[in-house]
Amino acid sequence: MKYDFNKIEKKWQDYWENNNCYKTDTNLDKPKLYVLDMFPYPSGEGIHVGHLKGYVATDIYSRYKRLKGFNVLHPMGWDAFGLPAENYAIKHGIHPKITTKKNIDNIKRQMMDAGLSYDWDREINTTDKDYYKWTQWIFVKLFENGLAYKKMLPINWCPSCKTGLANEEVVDGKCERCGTLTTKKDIDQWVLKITDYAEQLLDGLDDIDWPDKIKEMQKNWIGKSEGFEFDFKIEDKLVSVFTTRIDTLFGCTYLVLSPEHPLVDEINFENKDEVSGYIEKAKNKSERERIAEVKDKTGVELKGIKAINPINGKEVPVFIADYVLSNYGTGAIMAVPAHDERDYDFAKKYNLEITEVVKDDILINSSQFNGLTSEKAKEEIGKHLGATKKINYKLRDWLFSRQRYWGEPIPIINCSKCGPVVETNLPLELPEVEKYEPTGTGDSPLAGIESWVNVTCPKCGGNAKRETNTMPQWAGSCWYYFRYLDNKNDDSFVGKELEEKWLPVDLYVGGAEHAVLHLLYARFWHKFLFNIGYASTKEPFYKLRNIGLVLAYDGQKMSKSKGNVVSPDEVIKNYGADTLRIYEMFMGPFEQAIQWNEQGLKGVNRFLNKLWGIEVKEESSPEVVIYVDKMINRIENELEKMKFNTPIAFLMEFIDFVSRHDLGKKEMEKILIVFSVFAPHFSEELWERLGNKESILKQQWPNVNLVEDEEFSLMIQVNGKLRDKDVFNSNISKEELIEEVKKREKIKKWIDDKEIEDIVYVPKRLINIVLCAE
RNA sequence: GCCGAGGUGGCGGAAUUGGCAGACGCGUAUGCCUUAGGAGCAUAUGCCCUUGUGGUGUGAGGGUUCGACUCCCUCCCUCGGCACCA
Repeated sequence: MKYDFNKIEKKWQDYWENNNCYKTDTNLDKPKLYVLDMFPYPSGEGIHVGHLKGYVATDIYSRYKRLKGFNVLHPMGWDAFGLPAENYAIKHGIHPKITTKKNIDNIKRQMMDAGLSYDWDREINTTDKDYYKWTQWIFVKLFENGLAYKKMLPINWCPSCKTGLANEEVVDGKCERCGTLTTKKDIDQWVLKITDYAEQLLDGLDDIDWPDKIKEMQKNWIGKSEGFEFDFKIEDKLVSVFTTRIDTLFGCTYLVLSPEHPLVDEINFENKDEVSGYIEKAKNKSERERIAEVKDKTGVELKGIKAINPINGKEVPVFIADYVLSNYGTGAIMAVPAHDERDYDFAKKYNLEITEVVKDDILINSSQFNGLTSEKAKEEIGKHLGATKKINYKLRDWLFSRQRYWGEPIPIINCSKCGPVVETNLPLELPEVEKYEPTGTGDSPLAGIESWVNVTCPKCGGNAKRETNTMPQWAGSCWYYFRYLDNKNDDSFVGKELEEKWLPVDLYVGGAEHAVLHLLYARFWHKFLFNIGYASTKEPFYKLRNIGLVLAYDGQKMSKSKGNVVSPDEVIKNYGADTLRIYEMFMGPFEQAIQWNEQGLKGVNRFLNKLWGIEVKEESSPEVVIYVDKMINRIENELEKMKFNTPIAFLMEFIDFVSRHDLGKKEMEKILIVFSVFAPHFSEELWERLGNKESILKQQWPNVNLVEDEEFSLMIQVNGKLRDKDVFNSNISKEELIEEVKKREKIKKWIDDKEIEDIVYVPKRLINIVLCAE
């Protein structure tokens, strides 16, 4: 007996849409719950079953919470600026706006086909001028607060995308998008001072419920280290070094400067040619080569000069080596080969002195500091030298300009007299352009539109030029969760009251790949908006959960190029949306990566058909009444923990149970309300067939009556091994029970004539008779 | 190397947080039904043996406990992230 999912699903999707069933009134006087998916980039391929897995999970959670009486905000939108649409435009000459629109329509249809309960009135699109007006507005605020500045600096450059990239976008020396090896290039760039927020970004992690993995990744990325900064003397010059291990200063046997260190030009040494040769070579090394050479360190000594160790006046040789980075700390280090692996490798290679100064955490060979613990010695030596306490971060400022077309124009006018001046007339619209092709020169295609570029300076009225770089992909997603609250507001990026009522996002679900990209950037912008009074919470996303990948049938990641992508369209066509939804949840814990398996899909479909064909009587048998309430209670506990696989297993067990008992209308209705969060179309239909006029969405999560069981099943162990079990009446006393158990043939046999040492009794669960050891 | 997550049948995974290991699903086997089955239904299904009131079993080894997949120690392996950040 199969159900006609095609017909049913269409029927109810139309019903929900026509009756505005998923509209959220943000002003209702009910507890609020903001459940958010990471919004997708509207790609031409549409979404695959992997994306849908996350959307289904939040959909189930939202539906469950609505039934529990929460006012749930569950919106969706489009992160639509980005390279694929632009590359498509370059190839085919079709404006990204057009392809983007087409892709959005398609994905939106896919989402509706899957029965996702989004409030589409709140839909946003980062490429709408009414949206990016506010992205630009926030940029202006950053600029006005000194957090956006322009600087000529060597940046990561992707020769294929012909644009600069942020540190976070370079993975393994390669462009995060296209995999091309990046190079360095000097370009005048807009940079956001995320480093000013390093400490706040670190602190905030303590207050949010995020996976440890993501928190740790952000911590490592920010990379805080506390230490001291102080000077070594070389001739009449001072060289500042940073160290976290000032306690090992007596073990410093040489000094290393980075190849870019300015001091190299200021001091005289013998082997000038050799040194400049080395520096030149180091400069030309690609990111790749540097990474590959980690094991084999190179360097060159500055012959004829020495540095003086300030703690003991000892003369040590000075090296230039590219294992010391110019953009971290002071670009110079004291090398302690005995206590630093990198220094050790280098010292071994160049045959340098290695002096041990800490043993078992106690200082040795360190003159008056001998005998101190490392911890204490740091303090004492620091004080003795008058060294400055210093905190360094690995985090770098965020490179914010891109030399591409399809992004938010940076609302700045460059005036030769006044410098950068803010464009006040927002939105600054992205103009039409003839050629989308990036120029490769560091200008974006916008630079070619003279009428747009040449303007008068709003300050002095002189000739000025617009900024032609655009913002990166990540800009629009840094604040979109505000906009859903108030997406039609023309006066403000969000209404104050709504913002205060609805933030933070209670549950945020998406992939882990955004750990140090979107999730870090968005926290930065949010904290900035908090600091200038536009946000009322310190963090944007209170609870974060990551979806595990849906791997293809072959165990590999789904990708278009491998041809192993499963589209929800074909699954829905063959099995229906409810089967797809349930299968995606039943696969396993949703935070885990699991392989797609068509057989599993069939199993779920079989289950739905069984439930469809179940016979509903007038009255349930008493054990069914108890069973149903117990099960609903268990399902509720699992949903609270965001476990979606086990509730489905419970429902499958239930089918087996009622095949031996009578299921009445009342219990079936309870089950359907619960089941509607997983399979909304299916449940609406059966709900209606039971004679209900009002949509199942309007119902409440069933109240359950949990009764004490009259009987319980007891495990009987002897010496911790299960030897027997039986069912007893709940009223039985411990003493009676023990007497009863001892009399049992099976147990007597094991006790034999041995002496009983102890009897462990766990009420209503187990009895363990412990015998004396022989 | 460092950080994080994990290791349970042929496979995906359960286990009320220290109390019946393997729920549920897939697969497989046998049977029923069928003109037919890549449909449906029923039963069985961790491994071992001498088939029992048996032994053994959650990556390996040790420990705590009446009792350990669960807690502690040592080690191995897999996946994800970072990687010369002093």
